Amino acid sequence: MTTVTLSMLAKELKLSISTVSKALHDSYEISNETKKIVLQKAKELNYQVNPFASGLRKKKSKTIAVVVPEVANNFFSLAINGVESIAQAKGYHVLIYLTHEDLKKEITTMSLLQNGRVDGVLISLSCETSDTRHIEDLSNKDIPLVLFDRIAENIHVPKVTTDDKNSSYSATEHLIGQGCKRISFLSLSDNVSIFKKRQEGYEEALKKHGIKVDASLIVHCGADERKNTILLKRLFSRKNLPHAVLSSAERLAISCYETCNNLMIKIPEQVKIISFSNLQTAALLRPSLTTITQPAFEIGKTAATILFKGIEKKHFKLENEKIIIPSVLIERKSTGN
Amino acid sequence: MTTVTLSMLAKELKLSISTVSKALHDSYEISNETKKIVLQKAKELNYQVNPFASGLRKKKSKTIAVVVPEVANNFFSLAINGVESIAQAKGYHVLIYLTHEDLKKEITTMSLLQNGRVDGVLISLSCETSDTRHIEDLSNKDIPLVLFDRIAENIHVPKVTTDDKNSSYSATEHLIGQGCKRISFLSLSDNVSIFKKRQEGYEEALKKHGIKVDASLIVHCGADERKNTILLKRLFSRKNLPHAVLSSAERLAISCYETCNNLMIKIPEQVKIISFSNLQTAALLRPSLTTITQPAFEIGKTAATILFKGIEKKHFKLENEKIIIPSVLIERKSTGN
DNA sequence: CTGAAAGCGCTTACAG
DNA sequence: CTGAAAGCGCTTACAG
Repeated sequence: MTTVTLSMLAKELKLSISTVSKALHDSYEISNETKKIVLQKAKELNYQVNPFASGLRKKKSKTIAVVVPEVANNFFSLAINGVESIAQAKGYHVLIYLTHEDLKKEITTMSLLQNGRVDGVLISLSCETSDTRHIEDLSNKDIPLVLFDRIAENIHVPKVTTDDKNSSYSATEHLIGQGCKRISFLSLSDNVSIFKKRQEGYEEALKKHGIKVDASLIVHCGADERKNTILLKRLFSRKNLPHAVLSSAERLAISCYETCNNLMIKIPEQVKIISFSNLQTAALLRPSLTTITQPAFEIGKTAATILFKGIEKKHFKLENEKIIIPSVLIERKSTGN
Repeated sequence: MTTVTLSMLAKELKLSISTVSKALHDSYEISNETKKIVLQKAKELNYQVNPFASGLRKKKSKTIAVVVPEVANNFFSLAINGVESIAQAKGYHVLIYLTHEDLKKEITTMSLLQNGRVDGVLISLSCETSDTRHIEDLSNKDIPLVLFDRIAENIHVPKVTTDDKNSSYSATEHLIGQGCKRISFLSLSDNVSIFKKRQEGYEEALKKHGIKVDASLIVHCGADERKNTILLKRLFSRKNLPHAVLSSAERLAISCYETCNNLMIKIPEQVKIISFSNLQTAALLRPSLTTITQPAFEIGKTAATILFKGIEKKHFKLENEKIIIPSVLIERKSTGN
């Protein structure tokens, strides 16, 4: 099988390569008649432009990268969906990179993307990421970059996120309203902005209601599921159980359910649980899970839309703007009385 | 910001472009000393090979495509995870395309991939796909292609799937063992092999146990969630409720739970439910969901491994082999007594 | 309106 | 061991 090239097409048509190329691009320089026969022949031979040749020549890849910590996660799958919907509409291709919450992989990936493979990058940081030089290096290379969800405040690029502090504040108030005082906060990271914001919202709500922040109720989980399980087991084995848990990550909420089930702790009677989550089955769990549901698809879509602004207007430096799309608190039985 | 090219590197080093290129590729033609200084300079200037230039020259993209119906689905996210793990290890990049169960998008995507953008393709068919010429066209272009999970038997490429017929047979027997006779089978598609296989297994188990196949208990759902809901509502509003439902797709099981909840139908007392599913929360649902859990990650990994065999050995035509990785039936309360 | 030619940044067969 | 040169398949400024 031979792939058909411009020169083959030109030979068949007894035209020059340049004429054929221009005709295919609907250039004003070419007569309508020529365009017609070129287009027809191209279709007949199923000509497809070689993306490497045109990419090299035009210094455009027509490709963006999405870098996320994991894909087996409802938030990120929905966000990828949002990104893909925009990319597909724009005729762009989407490369996906998983960091598995591993800073090293994130750094490697960023360096892979420096050489023109992509026209832009969307990234949600790993929970290990505190030093963000590898991100800045990339954005300094004139490659448009947009941070979404797991952002870092100090990087001067556009950011799309949800109202983490606010919704965490509301979630905490909701728990307080249900009579909880000893509220445990589960974090995935100290570095990444959204987890900090969520913790801030939690602490502010406590203070507002005259509850002292108890450091022993703030549990720092991480990428390692086994370690998390041990931490949660310890939390739920205390004599003085927390009244409630505010989980800043979906999978930690699932682990809480599992641990409580194992330890025969009743939700919501003994412990109430609320979580940031995009779980499709939140309403079907035993008990149904009260969630702060993030606009995952919208975040992905918006981040991609901004990225394309940066890609399409060359030399248009994306501003250090921050777009916040609110989350929704959905009360269910895991925080009921 | 200027990207550093081979020629810049060569000029800095006062060497020829060819020497520098060979040195970077650790060619036996180059002295160790030269290699050392080239490597050092390359590192210093942060030289990265331009993938479009080398891709054009070598006719290799170092990229594979994964084409799936959706990503917000546990099976596909896990499978993508598996694919990515292999691709990352091989130094390949992964393009992702979502067909959203839409045949037209699948066809468009296949034609996008014909022009050398990728070295190989992994695809799981949309539930609308019955005519598979667009798939065959691609594989006829000498682009290695592997089908996974949602396969079609007639295409002569490697296929990786699970033991759909067997596990559906076992699932049906399990339901029969629980005293069910009127068992409803929920399908997503008539065309795609796995759904046919699952239906076959279901019908064979019924026959084996002397139960007549009742066409009114076989419900053909599709991509449209709203239509599915209507179909399920109708199913569960019958005077003579089915004793059980065997769902061939995870999201149909979720819809069943939702519909039953709305109609105040008790699972498993009034209807038992079993589903092909990779839901992380299956054990936490009310009631916990009996599943046929597919080896999603393994399927992705295996499909990618076979694909790379085809990519690495040029002119090695991948065989029309079929690899079957078994699923596991996990009994939970949704099929209990 | 059409075409010849340069060049994008590499790799590699070949010469020396 | 090093380098000059061809060429991968395009696009585009320029000439006519």
